[in-house]
Amino acid sequence: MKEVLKNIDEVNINDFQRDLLAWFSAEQRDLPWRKDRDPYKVWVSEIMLQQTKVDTVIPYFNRFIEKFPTIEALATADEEDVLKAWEGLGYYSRARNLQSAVQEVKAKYDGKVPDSPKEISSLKGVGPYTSGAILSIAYGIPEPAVDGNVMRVLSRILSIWIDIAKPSSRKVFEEAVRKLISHENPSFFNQALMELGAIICTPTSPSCLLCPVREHCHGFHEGVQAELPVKTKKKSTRIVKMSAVVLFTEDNKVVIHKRPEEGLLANLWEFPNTEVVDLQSPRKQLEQYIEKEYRMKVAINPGVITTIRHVFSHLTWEIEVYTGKLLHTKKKLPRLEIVTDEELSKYAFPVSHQKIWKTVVAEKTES
DNA sequence: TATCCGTGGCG
DNA sequence: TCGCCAAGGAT
Repeated sequence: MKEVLKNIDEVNINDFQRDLLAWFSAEQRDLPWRKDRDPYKVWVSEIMLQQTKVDTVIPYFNRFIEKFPTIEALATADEEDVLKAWEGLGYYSRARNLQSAVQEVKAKYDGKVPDSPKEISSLKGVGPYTSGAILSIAYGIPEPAVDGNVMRVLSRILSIWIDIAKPSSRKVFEEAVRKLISHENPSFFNQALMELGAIICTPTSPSCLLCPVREHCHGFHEGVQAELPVKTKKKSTRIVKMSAVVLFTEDNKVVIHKRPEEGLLANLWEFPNTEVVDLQSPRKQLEQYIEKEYRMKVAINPGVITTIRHVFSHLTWEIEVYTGKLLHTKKKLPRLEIVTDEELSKYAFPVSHQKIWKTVVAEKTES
């Protein structure tokens, strides 16, 4: 720890803070979660921003806050509605953990977001980064908030050559932030490091000539800014072949299924589908799967409508899409619904299944 | 520690 | 087309 941070003692901390904060005060983007310091809104924004770009989050944040303006509103909402508001944003456990944590805040902390590291870190979905972000931004408490931006920026400024892909690296950067952070304005300091990483000190080809803290940057002075940070690559993803079918009833309703409570796309809705094992007759395999699992008699039309690729961070689905008819079903099973196309809009679907529906609708209107 | 967990954009 | 990348957390 001492050796990797050897350059930190050469940084003029007062000047560094001054230059960084002056830049952020002048250049910070006008973002919807920066309009006030409501801890709830800061919290929502930080959860949404996990592994997600600012431009993607903005419309989701605005809609979410409009629909669930307060802790009370989110705590008492239906999970279905929360997931619908999250639809398309990804990492859906974030939404369920957030609502669960908000309910805990309502019950345990009288509806006030706690302001101690220990209490706030114990909330579902709140890890070291989010904890520090909320404490510093909403409460002005000088805690580090180390995300990918901060690790990249500080690895360059301090010329730190450890692998930022390793979980153990984060504590090195937390240690650095604890030494560098402004106690007068920890909120702006943390946000400024992230803003710098997002706008100037970008992953490839950083704009050093525009950088407000270039003068303090060891990586720049050594000419190695483009080689930092050190980040090992992750393994490539595996491909899984899937088949899916949009089943219509006589009166033009469709069959949908709610995914399991845990795992991939948990609690989202989908069209009946299964992994293709029988490469010779995937259609028959899908029919048999549906008859067995859903207790339905179905007739799947021959011929694949389209093939949809759904790329996740750790695997890829290749989905062959069919249409078909629901011939008979005995009784209503849990997590299974037969709905009109209008009612479909109330249910949250993963992006791939939204595409399935759009393609099938386009196909139908043609004929 | 390594893997799981989404999605869209970009070079 | 493809790999990489983004304000991470849970297990």
